[in-house]
Amino acid sequence: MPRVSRKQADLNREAITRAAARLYRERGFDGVGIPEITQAAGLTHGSFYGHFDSKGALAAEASMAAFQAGFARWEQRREDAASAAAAREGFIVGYLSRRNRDTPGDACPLAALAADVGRMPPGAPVRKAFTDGVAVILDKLVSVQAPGEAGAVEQKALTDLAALVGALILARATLGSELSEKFLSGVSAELRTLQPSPADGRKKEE
Amino acid sequence: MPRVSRKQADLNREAITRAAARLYRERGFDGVGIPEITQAAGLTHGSFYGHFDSKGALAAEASMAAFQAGFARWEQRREDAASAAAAREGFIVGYLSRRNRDTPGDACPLAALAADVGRMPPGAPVRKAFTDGVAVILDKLVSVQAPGEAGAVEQKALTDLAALVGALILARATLGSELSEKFLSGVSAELRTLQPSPADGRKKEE
DNA sequence: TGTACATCAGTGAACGCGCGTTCACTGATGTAC
DNA sequence: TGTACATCAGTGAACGCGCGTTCACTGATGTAC
Repeated sequence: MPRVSRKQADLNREAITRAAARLYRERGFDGVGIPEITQAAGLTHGSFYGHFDSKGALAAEASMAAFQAGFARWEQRREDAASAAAAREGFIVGYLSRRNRDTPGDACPLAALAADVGRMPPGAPVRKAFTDGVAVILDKLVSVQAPGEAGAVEQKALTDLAALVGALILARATLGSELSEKFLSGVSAELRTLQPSPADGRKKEE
Repeated sequence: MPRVSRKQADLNREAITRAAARLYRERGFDGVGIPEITQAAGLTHGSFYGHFDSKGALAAEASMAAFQAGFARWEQRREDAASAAAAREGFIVGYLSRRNRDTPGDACPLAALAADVGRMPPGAPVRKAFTDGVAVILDKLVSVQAPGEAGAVEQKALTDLAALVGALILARATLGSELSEKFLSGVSAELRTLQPSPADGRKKEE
């Protein structure tokens, strides 16, 4: 049953990207091969090079897709939040949740893959995707910090991101130990304590 | 030239462990094979299974060796520091240095390999090595926090560790962009600002 | 609208490669006398 | 201390496997008339 409509071919390409975005986050760039990715997309491995130049090109596209999905969820959360501080708090709580820890395939590409990216050669396409993604996330985090001098605000956003990513990675590495829960709840509480939102204050007073 | 003295055999085993500790941190557990590790130790791949049960067993031992080297450096730094706050500050500065970012083979196993460990099956031997290592590092970080209620102090130590590991990982992933330097200097400055050491105060007054 | 044919998305066999692991072999080491 | 021999650390060929990638082929799609 070869040759499929142009529309279906586009859907197939998207299915490969989506399957890769999930499987790479679950197993790492070296932990899953093209046969398995194309199979997860309902195709055979031979169709792969009709859609992508190489495994590296797919890694870059899949990473971008993962970032985009995260941005969309951020925007949704931001719209629903009553204030910047509440948005920051909601993001922290959602990020350091058991759900995020236990379903890496649907969670943050930074926690799942940044360490892999750090080992790639300087020119690897996936590096640009990650650097761009980090820049966008930092912008968003800057926009929800308490007001202050620009440098100080950026510093807090950098620290928020580092602590969130580090905590999720460490919670996954220590899964099965009580430490795992501590990284989620402890870092979540500490980050929120550093910049309490009005909602938080209200809750405490009740 | 087979059969080597018992003493030399022990040295060879140690050389394999040390080469693995460096190469795994540089390339990840999946990024380097037994042929390359044994060759880096001056042996051939065939000698490997005389020393270790499997690649997984080596990963666990190499990880423990990497942690031990880090603990020794910590103790040295702790002894040289005038106070707990100064020790914390020194650790943060050293951890978020360009040297640490650019020589992962000689740096923290958490920044290099915790994401890999997080993907391993629940019973993998390397998981225990990492959980134990994290527990020891947390103890050390707790011991240099400003005094306070036990839960609050642990929370700060967890956040210190998460932010340090996350920042180093993100600095490596964004290498080549200005963001990389920002993760090092921004997170380093922010963590030190949150708990200034007396030495810091003095510097500012000068 | 209907027909003829060129296009090309997907298939599956095949390639070279390096992996983790096994094993028969070698010969210096370490031990028993 | 010297000799004879069993032990065993290291060697290198070999295995089965899955990887990334290529390619001749198939037949439905899309187009030209």
